Amino acid sequence: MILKSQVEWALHCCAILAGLPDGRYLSTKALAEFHGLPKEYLSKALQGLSQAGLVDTSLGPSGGYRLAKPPAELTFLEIVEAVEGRQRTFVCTNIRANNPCRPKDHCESSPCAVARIMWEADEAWRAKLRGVKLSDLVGILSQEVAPELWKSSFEWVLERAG
Amino acid sequence: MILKSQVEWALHCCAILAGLPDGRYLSTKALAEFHGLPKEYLSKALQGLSQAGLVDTSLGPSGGYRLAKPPAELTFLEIVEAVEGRQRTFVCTNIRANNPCRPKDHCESSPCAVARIMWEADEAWRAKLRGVKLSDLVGILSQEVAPELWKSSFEWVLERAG
DNA sequence: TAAATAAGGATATCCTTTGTCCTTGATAGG
DNA sequence: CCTATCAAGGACAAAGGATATCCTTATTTA
Repeated sequence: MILKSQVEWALHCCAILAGLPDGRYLSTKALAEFHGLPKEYLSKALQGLSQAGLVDTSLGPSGGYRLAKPPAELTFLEIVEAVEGRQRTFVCTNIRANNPCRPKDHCESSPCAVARIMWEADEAWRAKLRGVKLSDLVGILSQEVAPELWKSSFEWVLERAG
Repeated sequence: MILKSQVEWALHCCAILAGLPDGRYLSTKALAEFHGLPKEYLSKALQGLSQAGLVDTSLGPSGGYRLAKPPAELTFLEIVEAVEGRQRTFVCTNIRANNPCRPKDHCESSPCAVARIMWEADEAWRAKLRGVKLSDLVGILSQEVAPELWKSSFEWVLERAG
């Protein structure tokens, strides 16, 4: 059970978009080049963000993506779910229904207890991601990334932002 | 990102084994029949439990599986990890290293901030599963399952336990 | 008008999951 | 001792998802 690599890509791309000046866009091409990723496939991840309404897009030369809301209002969970989907990690196939002792007309009162417990763990995972904002990530990165690299990366992006 | 169906199978099988009288074993065949599962493939899941030391096995006629320790000392996490593995759900491919602005000799101080956050969510998921014992599940089931079904299932198992 | 862009459909490849089949070695019961 | 049964595990196949790549279309900016 491993998350798509697109999740990693989307998070890093959002971190870059968070540093973009108001009103400017960054293209798939630039984001792919910056992260060393296949442009066409990264595009699918960005389309996921777009469909979820997390980013705005602009067509034509100087077009691309920008965040649809401030980084402080964008959670990790939103980004992860936009790319990975919202399905639970545990799927209950209700195998208790195959119990040979069970009467044919037997009707279940509630979801399987096993599933309920596994879904609580899923929810703990989601709650953790819901509590982290994109701005939190930017704050950490601004502390950890070497100042020269931080500055040169910012300039690299600005040169390509339409 | 979906857990293997074997995880569901293993949890249900452990719940059955928890009700087995001391010193008795239940075979793959019986567990597969009880849950309506493919015997050969369920066997792989049970082998995972065995390799993890969660169950004891016995060969020959009247052989099979039994729990290696009391249900109160067996956590959901142990069972899930025995089948699913212990790999984190988020794999960091360190794409920050592809930043074209980065000096060739640049050395990272710590794991990527994105990965650290995602791994904290993983840990929240694990912590939740670590807090649930197999005995908790048995307690819930004993309350929820209709008494007649509970009883007939218990007898069904006893008839086949070696 | 031309170049660049997002969106998205079609297709190919690889890997994991799911499932089946078979062999091997051990063991209980007759 | 013999035989049926069992766990363990290797080999293999089918199905589905992840990971790309390529192409077309509509839009927009320069």
